[in-house]
Amino acid sequence: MAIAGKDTPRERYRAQLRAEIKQHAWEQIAAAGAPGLSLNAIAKQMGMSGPALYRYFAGRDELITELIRDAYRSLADTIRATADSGADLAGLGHALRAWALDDPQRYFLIYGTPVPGYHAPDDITTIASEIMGALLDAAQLGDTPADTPDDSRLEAHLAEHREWAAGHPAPPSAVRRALLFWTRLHGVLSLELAGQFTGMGLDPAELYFSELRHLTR
Amino acid sequence: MAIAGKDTPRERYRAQLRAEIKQHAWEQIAAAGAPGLSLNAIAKQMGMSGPALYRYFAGRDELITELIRDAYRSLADTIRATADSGADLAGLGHALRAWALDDPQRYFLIYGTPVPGYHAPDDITTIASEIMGALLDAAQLGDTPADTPDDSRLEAHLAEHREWAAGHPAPPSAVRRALLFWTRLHGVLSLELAGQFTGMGLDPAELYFSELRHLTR
DNA sequence: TGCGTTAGTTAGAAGCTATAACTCACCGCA
DNA sequence: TGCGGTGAGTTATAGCTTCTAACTAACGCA
Repeated sequence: MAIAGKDTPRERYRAQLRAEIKQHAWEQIAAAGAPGLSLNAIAKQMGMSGPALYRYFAGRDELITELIRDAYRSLADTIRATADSGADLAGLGHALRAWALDDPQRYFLIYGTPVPGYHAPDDITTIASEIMGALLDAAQLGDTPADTPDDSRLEAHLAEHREWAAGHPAPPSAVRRALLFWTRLHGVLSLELAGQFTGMGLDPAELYFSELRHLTR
Repeated sequence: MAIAGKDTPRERYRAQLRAEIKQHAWEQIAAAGAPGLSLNAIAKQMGMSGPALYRYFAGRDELITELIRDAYRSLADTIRATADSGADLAGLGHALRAWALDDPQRYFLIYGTPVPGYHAPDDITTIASEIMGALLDAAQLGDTPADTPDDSRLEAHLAEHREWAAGHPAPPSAVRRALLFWTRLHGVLSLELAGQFTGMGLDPAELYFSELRHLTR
């Protein structure tokens, strides 16, 4: 019977083919972005014809959702592994940038333009808060940031609304630092990946590391 | 003959219909994002059938390019008008946020996930540098930012690579302030518009205005 | 009034997602 | 060893998309 078993040869074949489909999907997304993903083209690449893929994914949306989940998972693992290896916030910043540059479209799948109708499943927000947790851990360890002056209004707001931190014991100043880490690095990084700095002649890495220095000094 | 004339009734009708097409296109984009834009659906909405639109736009890409151009134009006009009314950097920050919230998909059309193959025409980068110019003007006027400590490495880099500023006489510190204004506010704003803060319970406006206070204090 | 330009039409090719119906091979089990 | 069920992959089809080609009709200018 093997109700939840995954050891039957069919299950293993199925899992392997699903992975192969996702592999081709990633290549298409890297080449032409998420809207350029075509189930038909993937099937043709794999030597099988069209509707066969619907045995493995309910449709284009489910495939993309799965890819988003994998992207979150990959980022969370990267951040967590970097943190576990003893890195501080600066190290996390470097890891984040390397991860993003490794596959810009994967970054945009997470933090890019959202599709208006789409709602992320619950487990994705779980992974997202796992990332936030790792950031909070690291933001708590460093010494207090010297360059960011007090902002009593923001810190009061953060002290009130911290249910999202899921009981994380970080003080408001660390919460603030983690949020700034997120928003400021995303600001530089997303503009760089979108190519908004090309033609301006300046090096996006300089901007990014300058922000990172401010956050971790 | 009226080689470049625009006063013939046909020309006026043509311009009006082009505007009407773009109007419907904006509604579709606001509802379902750029990938949800369909020439066919627009034609159906306007009571005419499919290929008629190709009299007015060479194709979907040209229509989207035109919309991007209009979005840049709209943002540049908003920024410039706000600056001309005597606003400082803080005022520009408020104007930017209001403009973005007015139509998030229009913001994403400019600063969102890029389509890998797409290359913006020259006049668009001209408008983009016009926006940057207005920012530089405002960044130059305020007093020196107290909260951003010196970053000699970044300022040296900015002093070297300033050909993009098109001969703008702003000193490196103002250039740096304008860049921070852009990247930091975009960081918060794009995450807010993408809905990344929903479910966290905190108010994105507090984050945005906190960053703005740091930039303009 | 007549002629040329242009708007809008239908038809059709090529691509896409997705469903339905069918065939065939494999796997477990008696 | 053979039989039956499960599931993989096929073709056909509907309906959507962009976009081209060919045709008609109307409009405006001389």
